[in-house]
Amino acid sequence: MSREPRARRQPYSVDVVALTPRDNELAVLLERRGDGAGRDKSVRWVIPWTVSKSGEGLTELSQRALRNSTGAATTWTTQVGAFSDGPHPGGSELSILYVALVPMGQATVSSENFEWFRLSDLPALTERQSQMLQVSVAAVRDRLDLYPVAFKLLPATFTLSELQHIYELLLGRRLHKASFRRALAAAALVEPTDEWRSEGRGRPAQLYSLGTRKRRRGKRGVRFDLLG
Amino acid sequence: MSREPRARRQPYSVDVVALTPRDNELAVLLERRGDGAGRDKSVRWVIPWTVSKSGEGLTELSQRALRNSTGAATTWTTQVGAFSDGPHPGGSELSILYVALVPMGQATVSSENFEWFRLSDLPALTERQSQMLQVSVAAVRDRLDLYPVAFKLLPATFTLSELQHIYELLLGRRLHKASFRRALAAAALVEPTDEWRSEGRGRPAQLYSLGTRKRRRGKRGVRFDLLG
DNA sequence: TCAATAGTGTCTGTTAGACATTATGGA
DNA sequence: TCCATAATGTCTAACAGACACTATTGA
Repeated sequence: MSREPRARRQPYSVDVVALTPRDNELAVLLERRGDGAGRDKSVRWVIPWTVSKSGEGLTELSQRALRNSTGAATTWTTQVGAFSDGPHPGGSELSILYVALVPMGQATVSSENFEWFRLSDLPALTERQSQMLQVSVAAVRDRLDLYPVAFKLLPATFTLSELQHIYELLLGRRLHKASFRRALAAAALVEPTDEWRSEGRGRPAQLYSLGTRKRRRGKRGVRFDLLG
Repeated sequence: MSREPRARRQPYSVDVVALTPRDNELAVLLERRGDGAGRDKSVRWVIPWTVSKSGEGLTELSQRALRNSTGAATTWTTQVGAFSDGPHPGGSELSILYVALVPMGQATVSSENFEWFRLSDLPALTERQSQMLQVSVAAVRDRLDLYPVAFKLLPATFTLSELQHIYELLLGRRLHKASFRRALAAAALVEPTDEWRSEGRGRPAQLYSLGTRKRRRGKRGVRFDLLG
């Protein structure tokens, strides 16, 4: 990399879409654009990113981007893909995109340059950034049944109603309470703790944690839940 | 595939894992390593790749890599991700990985430098290449219920038994014939043609094609088919 | 007490898997 | 004819969704 001339154009950047539950939907962490350098003055918010400095790996880069934007502790991240369409605020050709899931209630910001936006209330974004955000959310959604991503949006212990709300939020539809719990029990996914939480009126809810038991993929029939 | 001089470190390459069904399992297209320039002389096969020339997009790059390796017509490709661990045969820091699915019976090679290998009978690969291959296969497998990837491994018309074999190959387990067909019918995924095919003994099978009807995602309950 | 939420038991229609049966060709 | 494969009907156990009900707290 250092053999290349000091180009105006970075070869690639690592961009991080951080998501957290907020007001019954997802919220994304955006960075205020410092100057008016961009051609499109109306775009004032961008997806946080970093560029490689000295042989850092992609994972380290994504972690650094996260540390710079949320002050929060390490959160779960996974790579989404590489994007090249449209301009990037940092001038990079390629955006290597990571999505990070921040547990409910831990969505902080490191400075005033960062802010969380609900997906239904987004500021204007460039084409590439908008596409990256959309693909990030889809990636999380589509892995919902395969990977325990819903749990990454919750603290270590949670109530089953909270867990169901996360699933409903990600799936975009209501779920049946009894069925949801039966499926959870069948998969031995969660383990009860001996704590309860009382919130406002109503019976207190028992707190659960993600189970530690080895689960194996059920030998269930094939479903053709194709999109489109 | 005209390569940059080896001394120059490419910022990134586009690598393509082409997969096709072969002998009841998947096979991958590899390129013979031309010279003995690598440190590890035992590695003689690599995943085909290209490097950017003049502002080509990622998709175009992957298509070019494919055209260079299989002489075949355009096949279905999708991006898998970006990899940076370990050395790359072309010296690139980053590998942007695409997976291409080549229909059964169309797995040709463009020259003697390329060869198809069954996954159970692979030659030695570098760490990054081995990882990329593994992730590619997993990506196809994991999207099986969401995207019609199985059909990309078949010609335009096929028998239901062939389709089931592809699913079994990808899932790594046997499926129930009647259930498989019921699920297909329920999803209105395939449409019968008026052709039949007789192969060896036994009753001839009707040929089907992928249906054109709009399918929407069923409002089915949540499954927790978590891995590991 | 009422209101609100947690958690569970029961019923029913649907579906996955097992099994059996028919259909249709080749050896 | 026997054999192999396609295609389909029937039965049953499991499960998803609906509904009702109990449980437990705060107002």
